[in-house]
Amino acid sequence: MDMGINLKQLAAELKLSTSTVSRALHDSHEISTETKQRVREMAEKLSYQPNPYASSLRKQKSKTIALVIPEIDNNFFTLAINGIEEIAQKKNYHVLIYLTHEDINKEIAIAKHLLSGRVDGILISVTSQTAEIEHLTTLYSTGIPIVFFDRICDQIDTAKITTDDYDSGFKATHHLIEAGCKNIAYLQVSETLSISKKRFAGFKEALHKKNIPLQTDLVLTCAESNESNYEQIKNLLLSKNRPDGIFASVEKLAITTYEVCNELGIKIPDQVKVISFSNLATAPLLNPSLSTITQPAFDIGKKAAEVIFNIIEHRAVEEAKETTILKSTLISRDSTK
Amino acid sequence: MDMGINLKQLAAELKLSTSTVSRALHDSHEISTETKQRVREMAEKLSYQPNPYASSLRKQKSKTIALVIPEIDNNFFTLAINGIEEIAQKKNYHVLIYLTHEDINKEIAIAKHLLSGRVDGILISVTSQTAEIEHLTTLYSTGIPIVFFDRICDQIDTAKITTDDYDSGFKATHHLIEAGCKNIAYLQVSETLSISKKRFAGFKEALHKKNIPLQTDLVLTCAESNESNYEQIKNLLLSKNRPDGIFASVEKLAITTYEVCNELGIKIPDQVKVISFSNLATAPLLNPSLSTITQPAFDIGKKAAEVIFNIIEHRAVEEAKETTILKSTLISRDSTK
DNA sequence: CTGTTAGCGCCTTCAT
DNA sequence: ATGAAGGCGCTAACAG
Repeated sequence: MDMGINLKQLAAELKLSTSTVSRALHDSHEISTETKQRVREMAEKLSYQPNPYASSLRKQKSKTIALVIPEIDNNFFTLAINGIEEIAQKKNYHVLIYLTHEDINKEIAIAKHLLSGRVDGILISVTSQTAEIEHLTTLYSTGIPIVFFDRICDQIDTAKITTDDYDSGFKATHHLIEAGCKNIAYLQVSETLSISKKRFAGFKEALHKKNIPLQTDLVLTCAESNESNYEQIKNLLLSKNRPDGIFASVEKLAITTYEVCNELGIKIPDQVKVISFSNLATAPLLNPSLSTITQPAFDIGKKAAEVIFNIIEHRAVEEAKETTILKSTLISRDSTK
Repeated sequence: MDMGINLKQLAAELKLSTSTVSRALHDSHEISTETKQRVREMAEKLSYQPNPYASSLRKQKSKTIALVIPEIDNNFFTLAINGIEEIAQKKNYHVLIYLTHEDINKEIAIAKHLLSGRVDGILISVTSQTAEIEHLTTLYSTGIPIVFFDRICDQIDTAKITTDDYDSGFKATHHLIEAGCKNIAYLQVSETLSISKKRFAGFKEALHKKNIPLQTDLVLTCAESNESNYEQIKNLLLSKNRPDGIFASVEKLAITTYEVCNELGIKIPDQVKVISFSNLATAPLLNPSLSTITQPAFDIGKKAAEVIFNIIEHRAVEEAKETTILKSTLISRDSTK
């Protein structure tokens, strides 16, 4: 690590003290313009790069944030990272990425590690298993800035950035009802997740408004492997009470649904209508008969990053203790046909 | 940053010296079992976390690698990150992620920064613009381990992990020829990129073997915006010499091609056959008439990570100065119809 | 088996 | 406007 030149050597080269050089490099006002010039030129010439670890140790800040997400092969997170990275690069911050793979134990291990002060702030979207949140409250209580995005933790009093999940759930369900569905199935990956609860609440409300009873046997919680999800959905479609509409509350379950329909020869949307939450950039390649709720993933990422840097740099904690809700978009492809 | 307890305080609590505590925590053989036990319990109780920056400064190693990629909304990189992260987590390394957005200047800036010694090793896939590579040779000459994956730099003598691009290009072209194509167009994003050159070489060889002349007006280099790519492909499909087969050498151009065909009402594969390099996890959602070359993205990521950690930890430089080539898979969906 | 000491490279008060 | 000195928290060489 670090084969380059250090401050002391640079100072020696210039016949100056390390403090003068350090100040010159930081553009301190108490250094003459000519000295600054000389220092900068030599630094450039020797391609001096300050040791970030020495600097972090001294200043007690690392210019680094942690990004903790459940999965990456999911277009929502991919787009969010793009937004986060854009802001981080602009602000000269570094981004450490941690994947929990929807595993609460990994999340706990990461949270524990983050107690070390490796980062100045944390951007997190919790796992679908996260019910106990002691690891997060502990982390939060150390004073490190945390911003939740998408999959938030309502109990922790910090900034949160989400989609309008209740409204999206309502809109999606309404869309299916308008399309003539009576027997609507609801697919989710968790019962505890913030987004699941809100989307489901919107779903129930939309049914209620139209006096359609909620059928609990049509509500599927698919938390296991892709294989078992596949089986569960297959059983659903083969059951005597086969749904005429399916609300896939996450992208992954929409894909599985499509695969099952493919295998069973069930035509979408002729035999069953499907609406899904999805942020696939490849929308045009999708079967045009799948309607979609698209989240503003990129903007959520950008916003989350902006908020965390604001908290870190301006201690804007209080004003940040609010939830920012960005609107989703419903793309109806049924009507296109 | 770092509100927790430090070594000194922990040592004071235990009435031991910091060195003893440090050694106990590192499971040194010269510490009695009982002391280790005592230390570990107290550390756990006070949830002591060593300051990573102090440790990195002292040990001159950071247990951190940099991952530098051109874009993230591309399934190849998404899957590769998954593989990289899996190995990094297993090895207790941290991953800093940097996106170049296909911008050579960003790549240069990042390379320059990495001179600082922030990371112990670098995993990089270069931009489509990377022709001058001084920034990379400079970086490499400092002695920091670098592993190229997918988009490699042939001129730099270090480990490289790629797909069998020449062979894939050959296979893909052969597939189109077998399907009856005579007028095959080739779409690429760069002429300098390692993968482009190799895929194109395979393309040419496949044509040559069947005595099909290469038509230069059917070779499109789309390096600009999505909009201009769209126009270029549209012009190609409207030209008098309209291709009956299209080789989309990257995922993005396949998607654009599909969009253009959609707009022009050109049926795939009836009017034009398309084969693309793509790693979309949502293959079943794709139009079944698009054939695909799928790369072992996850395995490439894993392998790249394994190699870099091997170099870092065992100075296995020489043996690592080789190119690992993993095989791609051709998924033919034309025949499925 | 345990303690003392000396830095890693940087920033920053304090002195000049 | 510049320099000297101390310490961020940790590890490792050197003592005992």
